[in-house]
Amino acid sequence: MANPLLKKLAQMIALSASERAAIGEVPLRLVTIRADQDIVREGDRPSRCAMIVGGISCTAKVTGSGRRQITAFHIAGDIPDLMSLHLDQMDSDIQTVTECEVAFIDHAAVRFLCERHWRIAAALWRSTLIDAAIFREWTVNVKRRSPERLAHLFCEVMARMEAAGLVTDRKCQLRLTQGDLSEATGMSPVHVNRTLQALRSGGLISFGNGELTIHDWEGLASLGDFVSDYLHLPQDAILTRDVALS
Amino acid sequence: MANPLLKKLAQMIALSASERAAIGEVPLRLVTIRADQDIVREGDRPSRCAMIVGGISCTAKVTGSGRRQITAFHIAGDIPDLMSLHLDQMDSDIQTVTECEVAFIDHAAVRFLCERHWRIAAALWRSTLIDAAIFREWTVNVKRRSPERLAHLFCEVMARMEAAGLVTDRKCQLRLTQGDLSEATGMSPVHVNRTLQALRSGGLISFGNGELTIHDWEGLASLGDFVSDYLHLPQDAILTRDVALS
DNA sequence: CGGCGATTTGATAATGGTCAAGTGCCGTGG
DNA sequence: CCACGGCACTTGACCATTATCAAATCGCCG
Repeated sequence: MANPLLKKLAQMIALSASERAAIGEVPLRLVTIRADQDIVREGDRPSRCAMIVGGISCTAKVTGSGRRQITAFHIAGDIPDLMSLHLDQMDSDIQTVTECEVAFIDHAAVRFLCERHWRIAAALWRSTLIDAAIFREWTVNVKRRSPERLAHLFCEVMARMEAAGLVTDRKCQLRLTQGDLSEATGMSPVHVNRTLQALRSGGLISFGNGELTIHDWEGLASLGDFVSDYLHLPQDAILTRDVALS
Repeated sequence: MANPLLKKLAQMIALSASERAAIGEVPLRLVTIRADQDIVREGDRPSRCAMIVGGISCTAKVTGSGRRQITAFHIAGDIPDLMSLHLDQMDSDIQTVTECEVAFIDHAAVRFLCERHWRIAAALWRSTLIDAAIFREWTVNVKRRSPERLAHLFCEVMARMEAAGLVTDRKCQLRLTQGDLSEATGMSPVHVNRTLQALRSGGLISFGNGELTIHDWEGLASLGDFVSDYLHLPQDAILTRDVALS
């Protein structure tokens, strides 16, 4: 199962032999992209999608006043620009945050797959709906007080990382700067720093050196008012997380 | 063309005769729902979708502290709970804001249609992607200063209303209370009031008695940093708006 | 007329932004 | 080996935006 597309779809639905075969024939182009590069830019009309295989990328917009606003983070298995399959033009930038390994897949191949296999289309559609659910949650989250906001963000990232199998001992690689966090939460960098210190001294988390550790999942989740329903994770992933984290 | 589903899909793609016929056979149930009622609740597992035919509804979440946060408004033609087709469980409430006319469509019928007609599936998928784009924009918008936020919201609503043919003379029905606006923007009701006064006295808008009028589209859009790209409106709708509004 | 919800206004307080300066940690180059 | 430069992080002081509390007004419907 070296094929990342096969891996992702197999996680989402039980694949038949013919579906596996069809997915196996989709040509992928694997590329490594270094940190802080654009994968796709606002206004682009791409003819392919990018699946993140490793590293962290983000969706961002630049406001009229020039400030960058991150609206989502993406980890392994995500296809951050799947929307380009149906929308004429990108309305956001997709950028690497850390160095990323990316698999490019032509739109034509995805369309071919979807037209012939309704269940695959439904699975991909579903994944875009989950993205939308996460955007909704961010809209809610952004209006919270600052410690709550950061706590919620950390819970979300950890839960998704865990579902992707990237967490051991409540710890995961998360090479984000405080500047990145400030662009994602809408807080000033200075205030991110102070809020992080509060979370740390409360014994909730460790964050630094490219790693996030959650010491008190219950406490962090209740502070951030985090309920994982909106991530629509498979039931078994949630169970695993509860065992692993609490 | 009394069939609202046919009308919506015809606006999105050029329909073939067989597609028209298939859509025409989808059973719809038209219902009138009075203001401030739930259409679907968080946690529900609906077996049907709701298309708004008239009135205004919203997507909302209730935070742990009990505050309601509106994440989207819906107007005629929107299917706010289309996500329920693929997600196990609703992660938000869908509620009427004004009295609404709603067409209920069984999931089974939509699936039947999508499985047989890839272009219809793609059109509906596309509409969920536009919803996601709007959520992204709200995430960005929510972090702006208050006059900017309200200006942006008004621009968005007006642009979508215009595309739906609900605007005459830069004016549309918008029976929202200041409380609704505060729940949508995350501002306090008091501050919404003061910000509205600023917009009014700046000659940008009139708002009250269930009507919104934009007197200075250019000014409002530039104040709110509004660029309509993210709405992915059909090109002709944009042209119409520019003529009508500027 | 009474009452209720929506809107308006005023005064006060706090969250969080901004400015400014300083610290610590590398990797580079002399 | 050490000095330098850059970048992320940290800290302190001040101030603007906006929330909160409280009360008054308005309009509408029964």
